[in-house]
Amino acid sequence: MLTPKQYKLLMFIDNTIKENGCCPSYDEMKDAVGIKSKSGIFALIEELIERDFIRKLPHKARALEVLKTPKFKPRDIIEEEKKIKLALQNSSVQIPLYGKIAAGTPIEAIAYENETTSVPFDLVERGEFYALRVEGESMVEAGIMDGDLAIIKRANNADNGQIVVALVDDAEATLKVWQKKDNEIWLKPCNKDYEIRKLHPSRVKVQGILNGIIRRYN
Amino acid sequence: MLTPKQYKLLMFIDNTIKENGCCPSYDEMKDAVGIKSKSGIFALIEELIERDFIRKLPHKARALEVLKTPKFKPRDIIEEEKKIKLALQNSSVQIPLYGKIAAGTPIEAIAYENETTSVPFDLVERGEFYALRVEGESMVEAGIMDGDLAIIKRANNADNGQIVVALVDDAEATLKVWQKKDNEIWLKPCNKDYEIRKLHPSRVKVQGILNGIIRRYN
DNA sequence: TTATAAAGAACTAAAGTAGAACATTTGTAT
DNA sequence: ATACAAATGTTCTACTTTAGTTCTTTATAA
Repeated sequence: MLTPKQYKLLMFIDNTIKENGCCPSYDEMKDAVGIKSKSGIFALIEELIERDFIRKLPHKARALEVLKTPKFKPRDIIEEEKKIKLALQNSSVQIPLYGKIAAGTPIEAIAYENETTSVPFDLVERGEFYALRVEGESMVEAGIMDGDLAIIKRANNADNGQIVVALVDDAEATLKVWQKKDNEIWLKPCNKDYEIRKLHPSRVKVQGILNGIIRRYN
Repeated sequence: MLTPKQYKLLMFIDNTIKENGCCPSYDEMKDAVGIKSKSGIFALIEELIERDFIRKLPHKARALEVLKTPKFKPRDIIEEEKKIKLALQNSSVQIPLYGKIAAGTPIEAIAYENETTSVPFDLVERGEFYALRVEGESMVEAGIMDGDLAIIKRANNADNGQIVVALVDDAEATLKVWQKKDNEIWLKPCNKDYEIRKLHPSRVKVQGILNGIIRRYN
């Protein structure tokens, strides 16, 4: 509807009239709006007139009239929206806790376990998430320890280098680094003592991508 | 009626006008809606005009006017709002986020930084907590990586083997394993490349005990 | 492939800036 | 009232920046 300068000028005029009772001159306006020539004010006012925000008596001094100002949202609505924004940034949500990963059971098989866990909201913004308890040492060099809670985003495929929940032979779910090489899928652990598994793509399915880790001490 | 992008754009325009009084530019819109080119905004606006949701003065800057907003919302917007509702219900615990650990600055010195972060309830049940961003590799073998968020419980002393925030010489805060040996305090890193620091008890103060780790991928 | 959508670059129009000159109105002194 | 000065509004030109439009290229999906 209005450009920032137009808006600023309109509000200045409106304010001045309401406060002082009389309309500011072009020179006063140019100082208030922060431009150095009256001609600019003239142009702005022409624009405002064209859009029916003000009216003027031509060639008369200080003869502007504000017809309308842009309508504002009630303050409490703005407050409400700020609250929601904050809540989105800072809240936690419940996501299902399915069970343990690297335990030899596909995730679907344990999906009935109806536990949930709460995680900060910004960890799980878009998409469907679930949590798994990490079991074993195969990812320790990536800072993923036995007992950690892995936050997983449901997905069917992954990019090379991402840490994924991979289901092998529809029987065994495991957390590994995903690497697609020609006609093989490599599931790479992050631990010198474990070996890379190289599998035919038909044997491996992505069930999710690692999105976060939560660990608890005591 | 409207596609999600169209709806999002329409609401953004409506909001901006109501909040700022002036219409956003195409560049501002493209950032808000999340597309990378103004031409996309142009197309969306043409669509919205065709459907009589907005009006524009062609070739004028910031000259859009919202005529109406839709009664029905696209499905994924509804999903989004459900998430918001859920997030509001699950409002979680706010704890202060002080800054970086192992950066050579005592925690009190950076306590004025008024950021907060949210953590799941069960991570911070009893006591006073704060969060620190981990910097450096000195604890990688304990699965604590550079960039992790460390949840710290405020405390003045610790048991052997606990990971603590230790303040050395009132000058340097660091995250290490705490070990009291006779008349010495050992601050043990969890990384072969780092050495154990052995200090006289008068030089070391416990500022908190590590209670949890939160890591985010992407 | 083909069709479609998004991104990007190039182009055009409008908005803003500045200074000066000019016109009109208003106030003041004669 | 008349003349003049001061204040204020208007017009013009030149230029810079910002914004809207159009077109081409690049991804993406069917």
